[in-house]
Amino acid sequence: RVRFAPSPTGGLHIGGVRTALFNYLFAKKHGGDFILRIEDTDQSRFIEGAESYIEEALKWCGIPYDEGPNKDGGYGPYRQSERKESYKKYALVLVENGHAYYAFDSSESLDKQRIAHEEKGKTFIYNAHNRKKLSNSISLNNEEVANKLADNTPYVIRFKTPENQTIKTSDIIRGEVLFDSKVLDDKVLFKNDGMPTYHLANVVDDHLMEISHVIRGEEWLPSLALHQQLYHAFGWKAPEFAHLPLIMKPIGKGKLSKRDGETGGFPIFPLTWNESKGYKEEGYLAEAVINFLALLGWNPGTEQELFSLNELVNAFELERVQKSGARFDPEKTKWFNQQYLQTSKNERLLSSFKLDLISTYGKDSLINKTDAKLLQIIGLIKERAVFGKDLVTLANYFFIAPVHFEEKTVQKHWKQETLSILEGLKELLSPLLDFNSASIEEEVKTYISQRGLSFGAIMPMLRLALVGALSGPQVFEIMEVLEKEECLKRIAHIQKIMET
RNA sequence: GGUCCGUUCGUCUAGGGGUUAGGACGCCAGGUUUUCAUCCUGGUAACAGGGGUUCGAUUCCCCUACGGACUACCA
Repeated sequence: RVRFAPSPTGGLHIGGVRTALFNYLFAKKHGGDFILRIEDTDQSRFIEGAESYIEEALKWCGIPYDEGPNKDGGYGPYRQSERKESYKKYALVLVENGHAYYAFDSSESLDKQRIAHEEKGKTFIYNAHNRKKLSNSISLNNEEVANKLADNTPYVIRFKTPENQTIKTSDIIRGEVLFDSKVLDDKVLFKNDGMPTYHLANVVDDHLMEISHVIRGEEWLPSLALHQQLYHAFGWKAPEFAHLPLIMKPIGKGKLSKRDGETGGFPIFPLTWNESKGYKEEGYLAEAVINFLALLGWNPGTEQELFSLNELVNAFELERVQKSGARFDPEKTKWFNQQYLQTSKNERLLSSFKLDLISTYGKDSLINKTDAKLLQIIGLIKERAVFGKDLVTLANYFFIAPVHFEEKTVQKHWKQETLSILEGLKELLSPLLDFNSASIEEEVKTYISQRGLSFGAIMPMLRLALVGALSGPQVFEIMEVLEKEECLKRIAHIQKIMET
């Protein structure tokens, strides 16, 4: 049993998706369950819509959860705000068994302490060394504590970190990690607003939900010592831990942040979040995003690069997860998308192609364009596309006849005799009844050999007349799609332009 | 500052005491294609530095440098 436990403080970005993915892969590989838990213990940071965003993002990515909000598996509720009542009970258990204590210091007074220490070049930590000088149930006598509690003096509950102890932890990816309890502080477990902190809620819930493996970002590694001790203090068996390397900025220093998408011009969210365009909306295929993400910080040890989700499940091993951070590479994401676009069925691209056509060229652009014809167009241009949305641009000449022709191209290829060659071509094609690429090609070839021409004398200008540029798929294929009447019209048009 | 984690081509990475240090993206060149793109072939480019251990170190150990995370009544 593994869990993905985001807090709904904003859109789930690509780093979070990867954490979810690795949890999912690990669970499925071992026939386990993947649980979504919403960690909303900080009411002040709650963002409307963030939770449903997370659910929709996971859905789009194709990594469904087995248990979560609105999907009870017998361990609910799955929102920490709805489990609020139980946390205090557990905090008090620790107070009673001597592993935690009440602390009455205001955050303002502690801030002052921190600043004062900093000015002297020291670091203030709330630990065994300092706690006797502060206001808490260790420094005060029982009566004073009872009075403060009776007066409703605001308090927090802090973990009583053991003195002078080496805490041995272990991580599946990194092996044994040692911490000296001297440098640890007495973390707040229970806040004065009646909510637990991450540390308490996390440990309690992971235990109650019978989580077997905690797979999370490397930013949690420094907290591992605390968490380990918390399990110990409760007398619970701790799950196994794996801390994933962070995803770093494509350029510059530090970990990937939401800002980098804007400055780097690539999506950072799976789905659009506020102003920030998502992978989905930018035309990426979910399979491509997942494939790319899987290979960021993990590798199968083989030379395979393209993986379906099922193949990832089979190949995945936490032991093969990288230790160091991985720089995010938008270019490689594009390459993956291109790979997946090529293998995806034209039918699957049809509906968005149609919508794009309407918004780009207007409703009328679909007149006379049957689905069969649109699929034919997709088939012709797809191999040039990286994104589904590229199709509209690549297909422009199927919908709009070229009007202008680039001066340079014309100068290079337009010869004196071109005009008459095109005229002959028109005469040749107009009686043609079965206007398909094969028959057109046959006719044109015959025409060329009869008049003793070279391909170069005719093809570039024919292409230019039809496409408006020297690019695109096979000329004869284009002609078939355009149909006879339109082809003749376009040839006539370029003739007219060149005459003047 | 302190604590912890890390360091193989520009990037993602394989490898591991003796290798021509492999692959992918990118970039460059050639070929195929009447054009473009695709595709194919080839090229480019890396073991952070210094000490050990060893017959031999990129691989093991130590130090340094650099990078990263954490250091909240946020997660």
